[in-house]
Amino acid sequence: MAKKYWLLKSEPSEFSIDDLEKSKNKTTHWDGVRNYQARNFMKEMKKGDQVLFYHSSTEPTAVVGVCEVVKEAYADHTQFDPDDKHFFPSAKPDNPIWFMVDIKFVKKLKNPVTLQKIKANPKLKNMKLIQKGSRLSVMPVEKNEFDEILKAGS
DNA sequence: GCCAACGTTGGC
DNA sequence: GCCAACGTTGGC
Repeated sequence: MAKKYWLLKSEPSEFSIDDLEKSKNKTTHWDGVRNYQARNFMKEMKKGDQVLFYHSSTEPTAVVGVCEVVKEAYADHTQFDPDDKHFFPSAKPDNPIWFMVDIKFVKKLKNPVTLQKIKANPKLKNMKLIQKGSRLSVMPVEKNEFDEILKAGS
């Protein structure tokens, strides 16, 4: 099975690439996804897949680093926790609705690739990230796009 | 802070 | 199953 490529969005005020690097084993579980399409993509993520880490709602918005899938989709425990803001009452432990994966820090890009630069690069014009109205927090990326981002960020 | 673009919810 | 109302995302 060929390696796949993905992009994960996060607001750095919530969880940044630096937070990931500082996490235990430089690894975290990606909880809180509550969008079905994003969830379905997450379920397709395989161990070893490479992931672009994108900072949203900040200045500047940009791809800031790379991480890697180290654990494939499993039940997101926050859906069962009434005290968690991601609590989802209709989800039951024997029938989870939401899932998460574990990702591990790989590297930070020397130069973050800003949304502005992505939009300006003809080779990246098909990225889901810049398609009109795209709000997905988990999305697939083509290999050539992944390589192009890394090149632009080196 | 604004608001366009979406997704979800719930009455009918 | 339709669709209005509402909530959220995220760039600007």
